[in-house]
Amino acid sequence: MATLHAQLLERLAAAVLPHFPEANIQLSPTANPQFGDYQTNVAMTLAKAARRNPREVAAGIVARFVSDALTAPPEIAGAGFINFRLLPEALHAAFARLAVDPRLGVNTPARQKQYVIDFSSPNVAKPMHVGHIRSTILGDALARIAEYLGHRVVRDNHIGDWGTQFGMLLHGWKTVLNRDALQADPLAEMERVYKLISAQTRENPAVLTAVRQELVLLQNGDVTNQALWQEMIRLSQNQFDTIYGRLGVRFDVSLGESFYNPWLRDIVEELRANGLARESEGAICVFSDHTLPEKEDPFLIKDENGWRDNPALIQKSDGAANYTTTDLATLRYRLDTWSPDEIIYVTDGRQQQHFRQLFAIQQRWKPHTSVKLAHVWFGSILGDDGKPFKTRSGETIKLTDLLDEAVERAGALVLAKNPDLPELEAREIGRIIGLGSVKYADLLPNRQSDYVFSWEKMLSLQGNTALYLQYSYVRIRSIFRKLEGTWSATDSILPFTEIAEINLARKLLQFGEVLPGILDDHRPNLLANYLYELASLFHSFFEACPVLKAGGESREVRLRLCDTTSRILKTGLDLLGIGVPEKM
RNA sequence: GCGUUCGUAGCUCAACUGGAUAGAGCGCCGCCCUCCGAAGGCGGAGGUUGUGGGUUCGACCCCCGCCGAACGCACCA
Repeated sequence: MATLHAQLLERLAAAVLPHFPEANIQLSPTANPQFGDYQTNVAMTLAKAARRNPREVAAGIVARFVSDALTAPPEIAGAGFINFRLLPEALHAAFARLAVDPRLGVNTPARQKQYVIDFSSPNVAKPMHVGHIRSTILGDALARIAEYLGHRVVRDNHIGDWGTQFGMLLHGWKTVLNRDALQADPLAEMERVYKLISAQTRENPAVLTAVRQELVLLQNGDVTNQALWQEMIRLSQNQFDTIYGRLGVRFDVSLGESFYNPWLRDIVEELRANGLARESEGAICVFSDHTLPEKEDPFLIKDENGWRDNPALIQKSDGAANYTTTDLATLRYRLDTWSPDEIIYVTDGRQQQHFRQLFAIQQRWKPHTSVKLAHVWFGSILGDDGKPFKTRSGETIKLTDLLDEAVERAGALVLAKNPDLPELEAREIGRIIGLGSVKYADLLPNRQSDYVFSWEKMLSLQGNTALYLQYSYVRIRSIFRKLEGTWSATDSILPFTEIAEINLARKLLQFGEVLPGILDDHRPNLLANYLYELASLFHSFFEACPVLKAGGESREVRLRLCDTTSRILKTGLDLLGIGVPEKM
């Protein structure tokens, strides 16, 4: 079923393209209802290119436009906008179709794509903290949206299970480990050990030597160290799985960095053989090939003497590989295994240069591989005071504690509002809205903004929060509980009588229109915005239009509006990884 | 110093990527439960979008210069 937007766009294209084959036609919902339902600025952009009067161009388009029972004749306004007003009959018919559409107006894609989404990526032996929540929740939401749109998705957790920190951990494990503490909270104890040894290495060169020896032993396959390392991974994975279980996040593969170790040497050799990489100061590096403008070249950097090299290291002077090498091996593995159309990396913004270099190396290495590589980055975490949230200071808030607190606060609130509710039920509702609040607060801001962490904001249950959306859903469910007998929508066409009904219906019809763009731009916050606006329009409708007490066709129309709203709210929240209770 | 990302209401953030009168939440001031859930709704105050230029029918958005912030700038990931 074509959306109203798609139908309108088709008619518009028929009026524009014969005269302007190169036109890039954009049709967007109007911000202000006084201008109708949809608008296009195509006449103005065309007029600019052709040096013609925009209103004349618009007049020509309008004259050729065949509205065909969909809209009133389009109107030209302002500098050359063309505004379209849907005919009530068209809106009624579109809504009647939507009300019985199990896909909620979301079309299956012209071509099904394969995505690989790399997100969360915690480190072994470190507790997950608030910093991990953005990657985890953003990645999960993108994966859910892609799947709902009909694409295939591989969710890949690239776990940090390799690197120099294991020298410290192994030395600490053998010298300062507290077994009881390890049993009680493995990650907390491993973190303590790591910090302790890290401090010791700075003061005592002998410790540094010991740490290096442990690392060499591990890398050379020493049985004892390998076993301890495996144990650290196992203990860490247990706690990761607990958190993912609570968050409702799942992965298709969890391949740690160590998985790619066998290929690292080959990668370096291949890049050297291709002439992509060469030795410099003992390290193996990729330098600029000077095919890009200097400003866009990730392998160049400007200083007071002009442009100089900013190479990507793929092998350190001590012969060891680094993260660029691992990422290249990972990239190759993913391409070979899944042949993805797009790989999405969800990490914080500090890695922008790294990914720019990585993507550029891939482009030079395999120029004929048509994969889209996207670095979906997000801002860093700030404390309440607006200063950077330092992990070293020991003030990191652990993710587990955050979730506990959110669920506890929400549960207390539910009980306060509904003293008669059985405690078990109140706790379950608290779990749903507590976790939902944390996720929603995290998804709502533009992901590139810095993240100001605050309990107040994160756990606020008023205003634009998950709870507001969940409350809309609960209100609707309450109506259907009171409705006697079963009810289901039919596709008969019925009229709207109130402006609140029309506003709500128009918003509902936009669900299928906005979703694909949200995936393309990797911006789940736009879905959060959409759902908030939908809930807001529903609340207005709810105040203005009695449902069960309405008679005849009005009652049927309003039941359909309620039902469709609840389905889109539930589905939309699910795409953000947020659940809905039936009561609260 | 150079690069990246930013600077929007008292605070926290949006703004469909160049479109019409810059919108929400929190906080503040008023109203609305004899009516489907008031965890809600309706209304009000609050803005020279850091600043100075430029580009054009039109700029929070693009270009240039300042001021300020965070992050990054080859052997950590």
